Amino acid sequence: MSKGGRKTIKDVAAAAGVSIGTASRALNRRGRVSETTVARVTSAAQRLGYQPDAIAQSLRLKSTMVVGMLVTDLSNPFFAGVIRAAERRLQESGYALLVGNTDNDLTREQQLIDLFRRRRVDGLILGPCEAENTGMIGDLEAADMPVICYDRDFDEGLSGLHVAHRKAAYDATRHLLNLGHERIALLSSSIKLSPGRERIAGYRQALEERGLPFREDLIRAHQSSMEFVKSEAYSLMSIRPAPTAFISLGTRMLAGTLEGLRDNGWRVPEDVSVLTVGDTDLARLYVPAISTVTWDLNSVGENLAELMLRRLAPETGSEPRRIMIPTKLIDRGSCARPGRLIGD
Amino acid sequence: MSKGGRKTIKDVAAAAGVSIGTASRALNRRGRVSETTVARVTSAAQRLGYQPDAIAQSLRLKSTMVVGMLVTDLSNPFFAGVIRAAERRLQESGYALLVGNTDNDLTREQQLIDLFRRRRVDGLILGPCEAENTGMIGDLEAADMPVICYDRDFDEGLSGLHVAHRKAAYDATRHLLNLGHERIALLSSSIKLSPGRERIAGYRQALEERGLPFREDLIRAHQSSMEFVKSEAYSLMSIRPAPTAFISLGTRMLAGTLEGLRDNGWRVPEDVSVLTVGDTDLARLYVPAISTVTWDLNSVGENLAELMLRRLAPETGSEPRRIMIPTKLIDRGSCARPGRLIGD
DNA sequence: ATACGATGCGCAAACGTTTTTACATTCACT
DNA sequence: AGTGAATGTAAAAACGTTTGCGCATCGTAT
Repeated sequence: MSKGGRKTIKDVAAAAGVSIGTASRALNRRGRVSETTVARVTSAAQRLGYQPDAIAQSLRLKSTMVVGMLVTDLSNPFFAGVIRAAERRLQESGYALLVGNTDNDLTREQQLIDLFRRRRVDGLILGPCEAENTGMIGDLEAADMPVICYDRDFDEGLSGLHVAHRKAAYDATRHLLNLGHERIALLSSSIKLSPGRERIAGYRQALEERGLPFREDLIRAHQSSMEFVKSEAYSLMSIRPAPTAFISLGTRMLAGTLEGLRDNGWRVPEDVSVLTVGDTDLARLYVPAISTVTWDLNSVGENLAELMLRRLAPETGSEPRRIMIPTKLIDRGSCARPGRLIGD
Repeated sequence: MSKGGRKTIKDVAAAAGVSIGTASRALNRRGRVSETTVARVTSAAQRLGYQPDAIAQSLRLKSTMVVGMLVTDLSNPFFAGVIRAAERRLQESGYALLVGNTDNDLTREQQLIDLFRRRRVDGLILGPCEAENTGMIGDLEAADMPVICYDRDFDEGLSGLHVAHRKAAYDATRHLLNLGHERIALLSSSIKLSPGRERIAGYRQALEERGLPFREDLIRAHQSSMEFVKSEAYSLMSIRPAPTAFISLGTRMLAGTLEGLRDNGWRVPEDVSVLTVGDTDLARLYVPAISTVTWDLNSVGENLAELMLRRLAPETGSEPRRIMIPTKLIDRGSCARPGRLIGD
């Protein structure tokens, strides 16, 4: 036995009375080995508790069986759910998932990508990040690093997945328009990220179909708004004539929005209708329950994993694929016809 | 240049006109190298965009600079926050964090541990898991795998971290006792996990200090209760005389508890007081806002990382340490003196 | 009996590093 | 000028695998 207590294939070979190469072939049932030696070797391996060293295998086989994934914030429940599902699916196929947080910072993203390349991950799943650089992705693919994009712009010829944020925002806006709202405030995630851009596009489209003006002053979609939702909500509330509905389209934005409304004494839905994104506990149990447009995080994770696995096993046909995850609107008590006018 | 586009140290050495070994020493500023060759080599490396291969380094150096972490569910916000903080701290020291989900299943936990060992992680952070087996942890340490435990039983001589769940439950219970409650229902995470056991112990201690009986029928702490909180709440509500307060001590239990209460028309806090764990959006914004006992996830993650780093750098003194993370009670509108009696 | 394909196995190279050892050169000092 | 130490470099071993190649051995067919 080698020192350190860890058994190597050398120990197994010695115990089985064969050469290292034969032991390897026996364990992997590869090449020409007799059944009797296979039995001897596997039993020796069993007895010694031998586990092949993944590092050495990676070096030799040029494959680490690890895929990396970059998100802005692992503790964001939207990402956490996706990661969980993706990890499960990948693990079924023998891959591990290494996650990195970019904090929505471009430099950090690049650092992590470099780090992951050094670590020789077999593939990379890239979540949204500010100022997305589609060229960089092309470079990665050119350097033989499979990339799957998630809610992020990417060029033709690559595979990726988008949640239908545009349709979601479109549906949400239309829903409120149908109830008779005409001044609809929009709190959205940053315009620097694909989901933010898509949401605003959907919102705009719904308005324009009704011949209503697209008013910049009714929109808040800065980088910073994540932390300052409440004050953004305040500033929207001070517009006159006041908006009669709020669409709150960011992960942790609903809480700030509701706080802002409550602090000013606006009642939901009598004074203002509210619509949000994601079916959180807060949305379900708030009084009134908040209407929301939502989608299946599990499906996102599984599809991302599936896309990656397809890219990693080229024989399954590797023409690039784009997947669009549908959203659905759940209507609850927080949306109603516009009521009394506020502040006039 | 080697084929495949990836530059190796061989390429750098060739470009700098030195041997491989010298190139290595120059890049790592290790051993005897002249300043002029250091300059030549580093500039060549720069020019070629050389990045050392972490896999080859790991094989040679017997260190992967990866630490593994096992939790029951990555998408549980309590864990996600901890993971995020731990990852950040570890990354500062050059380590990556590989996370695995046990789904609170013992077999899966063992599989993942084996997997991580094959992958040669440098250390392992173990979160709670059912039927914790402290012997297994000793075996790992004996096989030279540093282990840090988190909210999980472990033997003397090891390092680990606990959140003060017992104190938290004790404080919560006392708070309600002080308001005059005598029948306090407890919904807790499973008794198979350390946090669940601790919580029940704290609850019991507070009762006994007041000379009140510890009634099993007021407690729900099964494995299954996570998914069926609502029906568990129903069954607690049917006890006569009815409990006048609910302590809901599980990650995603507050929503189910509130739903159950609301469905039966029990008002908070007029008919029943509610106290929960974790400062979630739901707790803060529910009407009334829910009192809660909470702690700092960031601190948990950072301390876990710190403990691990200390174990990994033995020179810093490696006597085992136990860290206890304090909790604090935030009182809000959901707790009041017991009111009218229900169901009598 | 000779030739020949098939079969099982050992040997050695390779993956990309780091580190040890040994050798050659320079420099200072007697 | 000759010895010693100090210095810089090249060569080679090692980490634990997988795999191509060659060499026996054996059975079968000519």
